[in-house]
Amino acid sequence: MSGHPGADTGGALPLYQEVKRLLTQSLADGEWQPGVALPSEAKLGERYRVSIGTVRKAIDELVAERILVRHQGRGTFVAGHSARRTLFHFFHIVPADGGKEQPETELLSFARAKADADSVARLNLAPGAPVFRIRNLLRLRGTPVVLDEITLPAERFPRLSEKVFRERDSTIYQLYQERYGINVVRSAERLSAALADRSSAKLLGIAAGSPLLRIKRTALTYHNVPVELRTSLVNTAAHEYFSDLGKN
Amino acid sequence: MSGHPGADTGGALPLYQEVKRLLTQSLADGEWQPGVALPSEAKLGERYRVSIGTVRKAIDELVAERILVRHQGRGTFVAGHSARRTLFHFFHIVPADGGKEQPETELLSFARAKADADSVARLNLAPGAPVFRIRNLLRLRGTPVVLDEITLPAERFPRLSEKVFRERDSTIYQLYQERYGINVVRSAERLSAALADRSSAKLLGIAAGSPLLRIKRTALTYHNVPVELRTSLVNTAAHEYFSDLGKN
DNA sequence: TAGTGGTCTAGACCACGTG
DNA sequence: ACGTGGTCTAGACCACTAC
Repeated sequence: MSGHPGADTGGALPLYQEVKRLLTQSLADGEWQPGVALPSEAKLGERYRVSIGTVRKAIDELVAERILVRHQGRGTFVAGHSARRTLFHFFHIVPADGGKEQPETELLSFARAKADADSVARLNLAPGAPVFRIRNLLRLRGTPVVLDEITLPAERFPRLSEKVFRERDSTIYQLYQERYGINVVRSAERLSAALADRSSAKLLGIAAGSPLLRIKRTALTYHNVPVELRTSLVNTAAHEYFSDLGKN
Repeated sequence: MSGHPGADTGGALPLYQEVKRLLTQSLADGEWQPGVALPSEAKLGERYRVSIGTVRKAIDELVAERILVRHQGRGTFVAGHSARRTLFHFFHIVPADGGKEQPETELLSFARAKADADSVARLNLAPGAPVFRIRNLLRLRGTPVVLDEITLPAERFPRLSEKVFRERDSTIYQLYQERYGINVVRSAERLSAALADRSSAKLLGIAAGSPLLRIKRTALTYHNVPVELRTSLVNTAAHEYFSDLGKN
């Protein structure tokens, strides 16, 4: 044997996949917090007893999934939730003509409730598990455009209160991250069309019966664990949902 | 100098990016047709005078963009438009409960027209350029669900006729590919909500004023050149738009 | 058996960021 | 000057496919 290229294939999984798994596990365990640098590639190679090339291939995939960010000359960092990141990767509503803008959020209501059947299924909860139900109104350039209803499993958000939620000085995902150590890394969305009921119409400043875009989002953390449900109603009279993502 | 690692950096662009560009150009020029194998990585390395590793890195990106497909032991192939590929990568409507199904297409109308302002802008056409305007009704399990209006630049589809379009025995993107050598490699979509007008409602078998999901798609070929516009109206009473894509 | 892509290693040099 | 990631090369062996 010359190095040990191709050694130990009995494990079935490619080495770099195993390294990726170990890295993801350390991330999920909070060993490296968002915003801080991981050990250098050389160090990681020593730690896992693999060559730098193998570490790089593992990191390549985590970078492609936007879980890590590389900065030449500085290091490799855990992706954190800046306002910018939320805007670019999780907020898909844009003016029909112009470019992206930061929305302003107004808290409408905050309540405890029991999970309904849909929440139970999508959040892997026990029937009747306690959840938080939060409603927000989002404005773009002062105009109300989006009505959000957020469902959170109470178990994962201990001592969350309306006061905490209202007085946060950051985005919602930053709150999850900083206060609960929950890092939302991707989301899955399903869209449909609906008609505005009276109360939604009033909040959005439109006529009841107007067409609305309904977005059902599941937000996921490491290992694709769901941590938040969100149903958005969007007035698309002057805005659109942008299914960007480079790749089809 | 030992090999020529890092040689010739005057060109500013990384070597593998240059190789990627050359590969994409050959694809756009039709040197390799969809479905056929490219030369082996070793051959490509000789052709471009780079190491196999550099070729692999270029191909890696084209594979990530779903432009090429690798098959271990067989070779690297140009992605072609099977019915399956269209279904998985370009058709995003799924039953609210179940999994993906192949839609059946019914041609409603086929006409020549002059490009409107929107088409001119999105297809980079000259004002008043001739286009084809095609309308289709798509059914899922026999139920009409989607109403499509397709706009094609006539220049790129010479001698296209209703007969050709109607008598194709494949998907629409396969027709573009086989008859016109146009390979749609990705699409960009913008979604909004609308109300069904009388004629749409009739075709979809719903009441006028029902909410519909409107999808405006631009289909692109190599080098991000737009080749087709498509506006879809979707009855989302029992179906949803799935914004999949793995990565957020 | 031969050829292809897939994995893994090792090491050189470049470009960038910080002190 | 030093450490980091970025690029590029070279070569070994594995896994799969076709003949």
